[in-house]
Amino acid sequence: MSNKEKVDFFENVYSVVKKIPFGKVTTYGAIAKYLGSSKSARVVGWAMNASHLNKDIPAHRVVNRIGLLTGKKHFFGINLMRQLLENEGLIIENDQIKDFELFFWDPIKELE
DNA sequence: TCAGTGACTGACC
DNA sequence: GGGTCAGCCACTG
Repeated sequence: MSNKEKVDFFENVYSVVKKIPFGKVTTYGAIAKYLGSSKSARVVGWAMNASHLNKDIPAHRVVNRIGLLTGKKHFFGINLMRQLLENEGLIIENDQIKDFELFFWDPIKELE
């Protein structure tokens, strides 16, 4: 079977996430769409889950489509994800990024 | 092999 | 305008 392709998908996710510039964020759906299947947003989330072991992945810069920090509970500290984002100049209000669109970084447009 | 689950999303009511 | 539902794909038991 072709495990390689699956791994490849994960690697693609990682490489995109790594390219998210400081102070910017993106969504699972945007990454999934950039990789060819916008339906695979959940798989992107799974990739983030697997990225736990990979500290080079700024998983805190990936949120759902409304800027909600749904993945914060997967961080060691509940406030860690928020703290990291605030450290990059973002404003977190009620576990949600304030003015999310202003900080939204679209790999489809930016990487094209 | 089958069924359940999830860091999602879009559509529908 | 918010709550719910159903697809979506990969992983696990």
